[in-house]
Amino acid sequence: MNEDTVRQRQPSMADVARIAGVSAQTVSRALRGSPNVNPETRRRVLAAVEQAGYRFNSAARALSSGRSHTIGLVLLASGGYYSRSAVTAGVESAAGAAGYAVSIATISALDVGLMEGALARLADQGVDGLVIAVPLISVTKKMEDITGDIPTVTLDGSRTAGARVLGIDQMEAGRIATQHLLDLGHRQVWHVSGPDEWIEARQRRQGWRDCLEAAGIEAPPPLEGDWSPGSGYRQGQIIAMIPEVTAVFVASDEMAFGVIRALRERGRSVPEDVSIVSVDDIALAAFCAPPLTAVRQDFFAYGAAAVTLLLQGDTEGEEPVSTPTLSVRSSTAPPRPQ
Amino acid sequence: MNEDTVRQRQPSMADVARIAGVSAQTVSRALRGSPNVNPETRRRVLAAVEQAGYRFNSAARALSSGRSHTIGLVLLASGGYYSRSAVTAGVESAAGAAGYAVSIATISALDVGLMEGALARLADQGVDGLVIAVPLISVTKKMEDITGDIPTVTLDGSRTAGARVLGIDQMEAGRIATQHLLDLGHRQVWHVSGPDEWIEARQRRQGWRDCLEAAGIEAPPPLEGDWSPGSGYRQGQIIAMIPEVTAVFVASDEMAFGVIRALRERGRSVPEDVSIVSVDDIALAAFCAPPLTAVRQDFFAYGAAAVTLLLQGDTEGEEPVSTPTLSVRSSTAPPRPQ
DNA sequence: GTCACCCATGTCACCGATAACATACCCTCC
DNA sequence: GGAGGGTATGTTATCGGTGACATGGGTGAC
Repeated sequence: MNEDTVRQRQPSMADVARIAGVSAQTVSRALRGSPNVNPETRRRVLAAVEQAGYRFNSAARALSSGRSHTIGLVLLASGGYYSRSAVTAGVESAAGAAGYAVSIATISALDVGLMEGALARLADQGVDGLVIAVPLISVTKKMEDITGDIPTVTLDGSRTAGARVLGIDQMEAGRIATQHLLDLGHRQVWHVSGPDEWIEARQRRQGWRDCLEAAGIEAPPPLEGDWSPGSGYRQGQIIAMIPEVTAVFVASDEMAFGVIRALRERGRSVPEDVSIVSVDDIALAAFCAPPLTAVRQDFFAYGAAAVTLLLQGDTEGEEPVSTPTLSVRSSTAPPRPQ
Repeated sequence: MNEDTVRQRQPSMADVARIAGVSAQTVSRALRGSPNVNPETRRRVLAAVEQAGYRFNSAARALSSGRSHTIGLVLLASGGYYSRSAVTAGVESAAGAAGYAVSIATISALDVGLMEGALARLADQGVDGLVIAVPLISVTKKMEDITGDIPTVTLDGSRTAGARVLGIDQMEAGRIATQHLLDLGHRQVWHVSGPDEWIEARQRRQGWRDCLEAAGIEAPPPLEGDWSPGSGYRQGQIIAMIPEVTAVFVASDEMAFGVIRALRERGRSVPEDVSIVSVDDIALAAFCAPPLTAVRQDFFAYGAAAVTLLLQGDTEGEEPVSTPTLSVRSSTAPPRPQ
């Protein structure tokens, strides 16, 4: 076995250059689509790439150019499977289209230390940008050091130094849901919110409150869940004990099913006794009993828009990416005539 | 503004070395935990790192060492939100613990071209290992070229050249579910499977078939869905027309809710007329009506195990990571006395 | 005709960590 | 006391692209 056979090294641009009879720099320009390359030369280079079985070395590019062409995505491991998956897919899709890779860092809970660790891990990888898809409770200096250095887009309304915030209008979702119930004739709308640490939850709650206020109704005290069906169930048990409740806006589908279950166990039927609207519109919403009326948001589009915002960098007009829409099903109805 | 102020360059190991009064190589050794470093020297180095605000440059390490300390994860964008999220979290957690980053590539459908693209993208990033969490329908030469070069673990039973396969026992899940129905006294068990391209789906179906065969029962023709609740609904409409059906094993929770909905619309109640078992045990399973009896699998553990297998490399004893367990709820009951 | 400029391409240093090798020192054992 | 071996550290070349600058031929304007 001679050394030619042993040779494990992957072909480099220099090898391609030799085959094509040009310099390595020209290969680099040809591959990056520089305008100043003779079409004929480009053709020869591409043929040589094919022939050599050349594969691009992104570490070398990152080292010499200082840009890794990688975007870091921070996710929360628990809760909101649906939206998380959709955001991830949207980010990856838009990033891939722009020639960027996506590196993820998952945190298991909303903890400052975990968040710092996740950001540090991504920063160590030299990501060119950050998409933060979890709410930042409190922002520490360490976190700001990182988001100050690296362009950052936050996906749920919280802010750090230097971070842009993508305008997802969660308030609008709350407004639409609440207005639907008012339109049906309900005189009061209760609310089961997400955890207070989530900006998302706060915004939906604010939308609900604004909508009631606009109608001249004083909002009842909101009940707080943690996005899980179990927490919805527990809040539902409380709601079931309050006879005057005829309509509830629940901040997520999963919690809504918990609420419905608790109501039914206590003999309150949905939607005859109590109407329920929620937010998310997961695939199951239409198939569980009763089919859920829910506000749908395009999380894939949010993920993609975050990347676009990150890569453009200059667009200041942060218009809403997509507007929430209501899927009306069978969990809402006019209140019983009194 | 003099050049000292302007200086944007991040501190490098050489800077740290200067501060600590050692060579860059010693800094490298100290940071990587080489045993041959004087504890006092290490302390000085760490202090210097702190003082300089040094951040590791992984591109440089990747270039010089040839290893990127990154694992590529291939995911399917559609279907199975829950298991996908859990696998991702498991992979990221185990990888992070071992000092590896995770880079994702999502494909929007089970398409050979998309799969090749995803693998190529990850290969271009120079990942040290691949975790493939989607079933490989057919394996092309291009795909084998990549998985031949890069250590690969496949998470659902399909195989490529050089790829290890993590032993998730999907057949066992099918067996447990079916056996539960037989134990309740059902004489026949029907099956709504996942798409045939998914090894996962095939294995669950095989487990179902084996279990029936062991009981001396001839399996009825399986109905095929696509994991979505809607497809379960359509198959459920067919099942509802077959009076003799008393028990159905559905390959996923989401499809199961579709089946249940269809049955109820046709006047067949669950579990009185028809018992339903499924696989996944998502959080909602316990809160929809009826609470679903389902086989639970620890996808987080699978994801973590895939990484361990990838990084160890030598462990040949591929024992099952965790065994599926049955969560018995209210969608199953003994058949009506005839 | 010549100056200016554009275009296609080449040359070379450099990014920052690490592998490979070299060195200096200390210890132990025959 | 010299050979042998281990430990802590330094020196140098290298990984593979790319930025900055250089080069040389072609074109248009005055």
